[in-house]
Amino acid sequence: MRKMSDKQRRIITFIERFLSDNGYPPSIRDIQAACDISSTSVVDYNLNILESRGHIRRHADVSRGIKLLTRTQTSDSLVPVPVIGMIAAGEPIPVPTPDTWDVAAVSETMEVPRELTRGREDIYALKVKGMSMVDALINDGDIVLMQHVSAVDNGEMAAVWLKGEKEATLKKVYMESSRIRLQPANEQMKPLYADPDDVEIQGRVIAVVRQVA
Amino acid sequence: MRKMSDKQRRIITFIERFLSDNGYPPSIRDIQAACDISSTSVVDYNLNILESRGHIRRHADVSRGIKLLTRTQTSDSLVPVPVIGMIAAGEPIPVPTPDTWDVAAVSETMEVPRELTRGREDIYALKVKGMSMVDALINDGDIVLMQHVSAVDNGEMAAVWLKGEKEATLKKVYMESSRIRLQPANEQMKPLYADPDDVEIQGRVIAVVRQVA
DNA sequence: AGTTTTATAGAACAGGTGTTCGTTATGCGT
DNA sequence: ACGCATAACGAACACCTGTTCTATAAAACT
Repeated sequence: MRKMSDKQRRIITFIERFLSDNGYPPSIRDIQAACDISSTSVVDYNLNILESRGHIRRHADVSRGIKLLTRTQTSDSLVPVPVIGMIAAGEPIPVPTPDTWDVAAVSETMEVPRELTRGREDIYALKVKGMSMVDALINDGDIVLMQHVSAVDNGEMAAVWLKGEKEATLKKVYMESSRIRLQPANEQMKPLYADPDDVEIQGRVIAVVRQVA
Repeated sequence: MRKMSDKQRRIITFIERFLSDNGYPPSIRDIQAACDISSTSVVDYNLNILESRGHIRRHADVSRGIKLLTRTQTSDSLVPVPVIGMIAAGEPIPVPTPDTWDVAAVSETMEVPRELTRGREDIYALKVKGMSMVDALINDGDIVLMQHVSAVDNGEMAAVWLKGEKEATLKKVYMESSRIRLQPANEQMKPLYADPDDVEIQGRVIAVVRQVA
């Protein structure tokens, strides 16, 4: 998508506003008047350019036959996610059960764009309590989107339960020869090494959402 | 809104499908053909009824001048936000212009739940490049939702431009007697003090979104 | 300077499209 | 049967609207 001329930008903007105001697209003469263009042929000229660039689609011989393509896909791209609990230092991570999967049965849910979950189904959310995860660049009050898995690939961020320490953290997990390296998301910090028997993968971190103001 | 006749229901259904397929409403003769109606005047007759019942609004003397009113508001729960650039250490934060506000004119946009923006209109997004903001608990690749303001309340997280250092950072801003305290989001870190003449508020941080996997 | 490309102008044409009007059924209560 | 509102019909009209054509100007390129 190459750069549009100023006039073409005005045209697109006007079409969008007109469409949202009136529910149907503008005629060429509507565009001419609103964008202060001298001739209908100039509008036609620029509309053809906009079509060749993929911004709109025109239907020949159809009044107001302009379809906006830049418009982001509609469809219900909001998916509800159950917020099944808190995640805090010294407490195990709440593990989802068949009950908590049911969005209707959970006290709290949030809605996230489908783009974030990438269509995955087994997603739940946890609210972070406390500052114990600053080394994962996760703050108090952040919301962590999790996927319930029992194993992760090397380098993936996971919620791990350290049996010995009775502590849950979010770290990047690397399987090494005889130990597991737990690397904070903040690469400047030192990794932690643990015995494979001591760690339990509780889920994979999908996303972090922090609402500041 | 009283009950529609079978024919009127077919008409509404067709208008909806046609609109979603083509991006513009059907003509009366389109409706006539699709709904198997014998005369254009019959379509006109039923459209008038549908308008008086509040299902549509018609614009006189306008081709395809039909606006669907029953239509659920255009996915109001998801709002498009323009991604107007990067934010990186040593570079000024891209300041939105009237052009970049226009969602259609920007190369990249993202959609976020209205809940995140809380209905505010002047929101834009920046992609974080580099690790220079780890002390704000913001990682490389994170997306920061910003609101374009020139002043913030005490304690709010803001994008500030340090004129002397020629550097942009995200910090909590506290006005003190004769200086400005810039506090990292990570409360364990030491604050930075600056002269009021040296700092320029470029925007307020609304939210941070990090997609990990 | 000459040539091509891009952009603009204005007007006229042809077909799309909403509207109107007289007419005819159809249903419903009296 | 009758009156009346509802619904359907078909054609003609008027104008809305996309398209096309020629001419002109500015910019880019050789």
